[in-house]
Amino acid sequence: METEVEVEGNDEGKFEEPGFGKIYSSLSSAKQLTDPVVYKLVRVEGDGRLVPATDDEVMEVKDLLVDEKSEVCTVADVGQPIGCISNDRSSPGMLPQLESSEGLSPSENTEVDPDKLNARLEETGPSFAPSLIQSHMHQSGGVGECSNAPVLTEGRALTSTTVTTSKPDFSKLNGEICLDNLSIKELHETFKATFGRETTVKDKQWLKRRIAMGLTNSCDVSATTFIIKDNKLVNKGKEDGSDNGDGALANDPATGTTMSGGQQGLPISHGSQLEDQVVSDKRNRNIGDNSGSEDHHTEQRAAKRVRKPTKRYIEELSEVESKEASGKLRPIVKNSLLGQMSSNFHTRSARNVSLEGRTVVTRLDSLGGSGIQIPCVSRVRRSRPRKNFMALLFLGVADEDRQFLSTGAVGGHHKVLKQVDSSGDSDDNVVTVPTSKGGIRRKHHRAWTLSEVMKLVEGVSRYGAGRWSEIKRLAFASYSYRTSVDLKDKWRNLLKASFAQIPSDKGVSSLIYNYLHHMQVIA
DNA sequence: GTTAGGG
DNA sequence: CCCTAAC
Repeated sequence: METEVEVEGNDEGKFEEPGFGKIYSSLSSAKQLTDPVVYKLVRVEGDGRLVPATDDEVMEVKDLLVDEKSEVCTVADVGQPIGCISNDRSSPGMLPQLESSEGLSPSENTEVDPDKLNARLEETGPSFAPSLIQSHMHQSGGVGECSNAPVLTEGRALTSTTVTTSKPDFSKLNGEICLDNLSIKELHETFKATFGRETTVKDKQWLKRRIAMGLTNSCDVSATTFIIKDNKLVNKGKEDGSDNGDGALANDPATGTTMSGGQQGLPISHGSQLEDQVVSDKRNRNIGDNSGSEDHHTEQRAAKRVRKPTKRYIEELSEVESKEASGKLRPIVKNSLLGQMSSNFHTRSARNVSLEGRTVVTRLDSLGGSGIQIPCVSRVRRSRPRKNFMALLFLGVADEDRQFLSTGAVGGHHKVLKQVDSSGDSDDNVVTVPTSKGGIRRKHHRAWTLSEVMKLVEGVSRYGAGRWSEIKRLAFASYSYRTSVDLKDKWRNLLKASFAQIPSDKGVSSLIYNYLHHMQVIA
């Protein structure tokens, strides 16, 4: 079976704008999760010609597709491979207006719906600052650096093309590995051992991150020291102080009760909770032999038992990502924290509490690393979680992910990745009931979700309180059921709640207060 | 059409 | 959320 994610021109075979071509996919035939997805990527020259992207470019874009909730769009910079990255962690306040360089809405232009790509990298730090995108791309995928990277040339499975080493060789990984101390060459070897293929990327940071992700099979790149024993990751150190900054979490993941002040830029993963599960999966795949390894799995699982992400968690995460991904990029804001805050929220735990006599499921999310935890009401889950991070990282999307994808186009090409699941937040079937006065009123209240609140707060911080229609239009475009009045009302309630019980360290109000204060939307 | 504020 | 006055 072959699944292709192709990058091609439009019907005329040309793009109007130079840059990376659109990403199309024909995810029509992948039957199994293991089916590889082949990406074909072209770069669009200034004259509209399509030039095959170098392997590293391709890989970079692929990574962006999978890792980042990114969008690759055409940009008017001749011959320059640039990813237009809509990264909700760094975009607000960090990315300038890249969004509408071609009059094509990125969401239309690039139908890779990254929202449902649960697994993603925590790409924090400067590498995705706008001015650095280019260098980042060049650095890691510069033209002329291409080699035999085993990716996508002829639309064949990448495992069967020019790969020189098709299987990871974990035997080369043994003992303690401190990525920080490795040279580029050693990193390359480690990379090869981890992923079974070579790379020419010379970006140490990139390599370290990639390897870290590969080893943990998560997007957790916080660790750079790993201990490999018998082809298994038995331990990973957390010694990388430079990345973590001062961000030592005072938060006990098991209780999720503590708050910490500053973990901005902390490249934590959402996937850490998945780690246990996916590591096993990865071993299965990478060792290439499923037999006889079950025992190790269970051992390992017992050694480090991590709670699997709740359905609630997954749903919320994907929702936030989807909404924020569709949001506009914000111009520079006063504090760079904003962007990171709104984007970096991590679930610490979930627990049930009784609030105002009503039981709600609170996810004690650390909002944007502010450590502020906000409760939110449980809802039904609307999408299935993505199971395996690494499968996506290098194999692309397959199987169950296809439920999020539609192959809407005719012919074999120009099919676009699209979110099929239109239920959930985008369902506008608001039940209304006629009122006595002849008017109508909505029948059901719709609980505000964490992500909605965050979006509202961010909208206020961006456009200012009172500009509700603006916020509605720009930040809540996809929330058809939220009117500007709703936003206003919610904001009023938030303020009321936040001041109801000023910083007393107890109660939800202080949490809201702290959050709003942190977002600099209240004094 | 929006916004602010009371219900 | 609704309603309405006041932009």
